[in-house]
Amino acid sequence: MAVTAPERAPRQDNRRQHLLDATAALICRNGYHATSMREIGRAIDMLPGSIYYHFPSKEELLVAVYAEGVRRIAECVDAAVARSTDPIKRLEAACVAHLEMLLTDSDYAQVVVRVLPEDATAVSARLTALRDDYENRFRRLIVALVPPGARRRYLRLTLLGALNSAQAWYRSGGDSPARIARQMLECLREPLGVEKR
Amino acid sequence: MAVTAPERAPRQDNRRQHLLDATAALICRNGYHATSMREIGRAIDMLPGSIYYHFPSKEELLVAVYAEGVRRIAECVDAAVARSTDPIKRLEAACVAHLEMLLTDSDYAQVVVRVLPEDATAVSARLTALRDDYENRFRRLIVALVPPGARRRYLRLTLLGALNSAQAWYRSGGDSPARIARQMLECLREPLGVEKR
Amino acid sequence: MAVTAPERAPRQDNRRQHLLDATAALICRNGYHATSMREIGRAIDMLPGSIYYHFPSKEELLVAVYAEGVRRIAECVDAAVARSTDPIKRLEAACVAHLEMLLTDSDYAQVVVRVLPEDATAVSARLTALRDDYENRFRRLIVALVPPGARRRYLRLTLLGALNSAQAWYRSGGDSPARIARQMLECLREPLGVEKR
Amino acid sequence: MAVTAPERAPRQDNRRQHLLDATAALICRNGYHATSMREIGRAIDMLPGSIYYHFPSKEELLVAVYAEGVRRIAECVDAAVARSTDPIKRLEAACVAHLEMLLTDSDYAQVVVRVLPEDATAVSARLTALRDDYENRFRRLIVALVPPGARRRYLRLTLLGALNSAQAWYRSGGDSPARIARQMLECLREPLGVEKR
DNA sequence: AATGAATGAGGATTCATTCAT
DNA sequence: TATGAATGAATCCTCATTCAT
Repeated sequence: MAVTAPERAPRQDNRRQHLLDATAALICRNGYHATSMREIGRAIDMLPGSIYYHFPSKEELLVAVYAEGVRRIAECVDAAVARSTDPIKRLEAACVAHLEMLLTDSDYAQVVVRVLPEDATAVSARLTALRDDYENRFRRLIVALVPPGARRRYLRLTLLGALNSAQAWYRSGGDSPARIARQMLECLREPLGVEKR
Repeated sequence: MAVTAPERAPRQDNRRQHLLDATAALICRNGYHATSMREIGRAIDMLPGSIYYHFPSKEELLVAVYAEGVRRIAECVDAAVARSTDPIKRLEAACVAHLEMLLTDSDYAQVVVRVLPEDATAVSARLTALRDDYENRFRRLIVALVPPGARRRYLRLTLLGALNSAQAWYRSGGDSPARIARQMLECLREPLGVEKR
Repeated sequence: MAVTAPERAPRQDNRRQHLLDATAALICRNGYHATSMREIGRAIDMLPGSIYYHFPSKEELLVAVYAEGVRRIAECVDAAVARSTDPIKRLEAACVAHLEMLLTDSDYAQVVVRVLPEDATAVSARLTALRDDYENRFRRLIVALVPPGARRRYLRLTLLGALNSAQAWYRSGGDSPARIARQMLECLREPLGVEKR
Repeated sequence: MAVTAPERAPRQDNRRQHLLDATAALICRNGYHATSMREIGRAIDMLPGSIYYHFPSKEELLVAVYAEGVRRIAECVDAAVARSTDPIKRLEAACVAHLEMLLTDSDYAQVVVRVLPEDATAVSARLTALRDDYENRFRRLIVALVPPGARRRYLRLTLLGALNSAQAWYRSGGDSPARIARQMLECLREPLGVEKR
């Protein structure tokens, strides 16, 4: 942590932050293609042309949101994981944090799962890289838990695929994200080498 | 095989089928919003306006493709399931058939997984109903295998979430869809109550 | 009245009549440009292309409806006029008949007033001729009533303009068409040379 | 005259005014439905899409033209009326001004009479309100002239109906708008309570 | 007497983007 | 740090019409 608090973000960053927030909200709700620059502008009372002062294209705006999404969910997962040294508790904490961000805490995180890199051809490689970077956390958490073998890969894919799919059917009022995460993990406890509780 | 092939398929059905095929191919590759009527028309040398002779709107065209996708994948899964009476074999067959359709055999099936019902507001309820109808097969297969309890629901969601997620990362040349399906199922064998092979 | 009932109209005429009726209804409600061939077809369960068996173009269809409109309103006005020999009674009868057709009795008649000849460039001259032919009745009725002079022309134009304008504001439930016609005529009674009743 | 002509009229107002002028001209000549955004754009060398920078829809564009039409004809009529205190002279001045605007001076005014509010469903109430507001002037002029009674209403409707109908048959070269207006008013002079001149 | 299938132009409108100010 | 004004292409869709069957 910095000893001296940095000077307050200049007004610009405020607008930029607004812009990113609105974009995240709209894309997470409607998807990338169904979100227009006009709509984003309208959401923050900025003319569509003005957005181009901040970002050179819609695709770059998406990259910024996507990167921020990865940053936020990663930060949250990292913090959760750090609270324990038990590999299984660490994985569980990761899953819970992941799903909480995905389902209730962060439009940004939701964008990361909802948008397919191919939705924005010109920047798809960068989106893929960002996502891979994030998902490597789960690779490492599983490596720490499961002995070598082909199974590791499928455990990760199954786990992440299952968790992310919750975005499509989750409705608030039912099971909490944390419970969903734990239930799904429970489904995989045996190959993960975890004793039944 | 018929001795005499009448071969007088009405021109209409041909064009309509072409139209559906092209739509399935484009939507499965690019998504609903990124696929335009122009593009669909271009793919089959039909003017965009002419498409409206066959379907009253882009959304209805999507419904037709989606319904055909459900029909095809369901038919294939049903046939696979019918070949056995052992509940676990039946589930495995379903997963394999599901993933083969999804990853290599059918643009139509891929549309069912790729398109979110909310992508087409006016018909989203119908898309949801179609999808639910299909997924009920898995509900029943799991019911036949797992004793009552909350776990059933999460097993189904985990399984389908995991399988469907393969669409995002599958590349031909790696593991086959059948192997992927079996590996994922294997990850869940314990809660499914299956003996290790 | 015919002594022998004529044989029933052949099926064709039935359809043709339906077509004209539907066209009259739609054009009188929505205007010529806002009425499409599709809509007309839909109203009588006939494909738009099939309309072209009966009429070579939308404009010719309009001419047919317009001519029928003139025929009907003229017939009705003529019959009303014939019932009296008193010039003022004859004019009054004409106005009442005109307005009853225009406001409540006939979609066809309404088309004659609602459609401007220039709405259908290719046939505008014919529409104008048809309308002039009809309006000449009023010319003659006024000639029979008012001594020569420029006034005759303006009396006719004022009278017809006033009567026809009722189409824009008439609502059933208020004054009857007959009363409206008589009231308007009353406004002109002095220059028409009529003694106050 | 100003010594220094700044002449820096903002480009915006020019274009917007052009747009309104062209729209008024086209709609007054061809009607609302027969006038396309393309055509309007072509008339002022503006792309059809660019029109939407100024107005959010064709219907709103119509409202703007219609409102300006009411404004102009009302202004003109008000000025004419203000020149006298004699009720009959005031009404005559109103009729003359009305018809001059309608027949020769203003495309905008012509739109007000030519377009039916129902032509633009979404805004028809606003068009009706605008027109009513204008026509109330005639109501008041007649109230000042004629003693109470049902006749007032029909006098107004007859007068306005007659005047407006001139739009359909007026051709330059014949009687002037002013003469037409006076002749029509003359037709109503007795019930208006005016002594024969 | 009509249909099925299409055409090609045009309908209103929205898109991401640009650029002088 | 934006805005005002526009562009040009594209959006979905509808138009009147055609014509083989």
